[in-house]
Amino acid sequence: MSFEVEDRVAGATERLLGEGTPFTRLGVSEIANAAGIARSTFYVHFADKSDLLLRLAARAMDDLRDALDRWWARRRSGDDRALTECMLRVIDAYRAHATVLAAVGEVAGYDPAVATVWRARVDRYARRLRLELEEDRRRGVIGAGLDVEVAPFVVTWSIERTVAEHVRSSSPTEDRALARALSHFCRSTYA
Amino acid sequence: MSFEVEDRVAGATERLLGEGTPFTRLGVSEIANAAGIARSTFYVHFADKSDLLLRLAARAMDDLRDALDRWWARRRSGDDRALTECMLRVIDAYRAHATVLAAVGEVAGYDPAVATVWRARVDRYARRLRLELEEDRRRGVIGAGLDVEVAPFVVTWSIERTVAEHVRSSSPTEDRALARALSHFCRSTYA
DNA sequence: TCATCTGCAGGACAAACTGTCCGACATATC
DNA sequence: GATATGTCGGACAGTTTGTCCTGCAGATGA
Repeated sequence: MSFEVEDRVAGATERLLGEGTPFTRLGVSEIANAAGIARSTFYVHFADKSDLLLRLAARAMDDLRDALDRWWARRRSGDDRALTECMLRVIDAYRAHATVLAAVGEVAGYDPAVATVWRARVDRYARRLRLELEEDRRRGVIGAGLDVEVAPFVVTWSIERTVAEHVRSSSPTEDRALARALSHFCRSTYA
Repeated sequence: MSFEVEDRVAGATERLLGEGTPFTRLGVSEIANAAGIARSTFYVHFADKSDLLLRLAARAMDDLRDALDRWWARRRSGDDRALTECMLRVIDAYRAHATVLAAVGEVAGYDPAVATVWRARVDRYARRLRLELEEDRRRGVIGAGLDVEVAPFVVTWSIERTVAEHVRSSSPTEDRALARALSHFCRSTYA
């Protein structure tokens, strides 16, 4: 039950993902080989390739949650610059775990276990945002045209996909432009 | 070279997808069996499972493009009701081809060929929208805070993912609420 | 009527991968 | 020195993929 092996497997997997191979096309042999262990040993520590992915994903999703929390905390402050800055942190968090998060989105497409965990996560983000919006509405700082039920769903999935696709295809140089655009869109929620 | 076989395969595949099996977990045997042909015959008509998917996707993506075109055409009219109505048509188009479009998004995660075609499509939608926005800017009907380069990217991927996730998880009863929310978000682009 | 051609059925095949299992071995621990 | 732990290396059955080949049936043409 040495943690060392699990860490080596995690590291090797992230490295392989970083080289551009999609998680789906990664064989257990390949992973075990890169980690310097026997294939049979992999199954001692992980039930499955999905099991491995979910353990990799835990940290990444927590980091993402923290970044989003900071963004929401600033949301009401009204300071556009601070908001953009926090959105940049979200993009940074995504970029730091880009390969793993991409793999989660990838596997969630066909693996029920991963799909359940991933959707539950995003749903939790959305529910959090909804609570904030409901309080905003009580305070009267929200326009009447906004659907407090549907908006969190739209905002959450929009941010997720937009940032994911951006990180995959664009360089960090352009992160700020995306952060501004996203802040602008979310800001206009209050119009 | 009978078209009949290809149509039967297409129909069978869509039926199987409709039953909830992800495209990835669908075997060629299963498809051929459902279509009433021999497995070897499948390979006479399709190079690959991805080949089959791309042919299925062609129609779906064209329908989606048409619906989006109608939406953009109304975009400037300023009539909120008409805009929402056109967004509903987009959701309808997505719903009509929900299984195939979900499969495309799914397979694009790990299959380079499908990924290329899919991203090229979405990119084409985004470029179209960008041309419209640039004209709007020339006309001066757009706020200065909007980034005409990044906004189309954000809007296109946001609509794609939001509608996809909504169609997968919600009943048509709630389509109108989503259409209103999306219209609201895009409308605020002009603020 | 007979010969030919086309397209599909059906199955064999090698290659790859998955998850399980087992014996061998080295290293600690008592 | 005996025992327990964890890894190795390989065997194994089961599945899927893509290719190939034989045989058959129906259509086409002489």
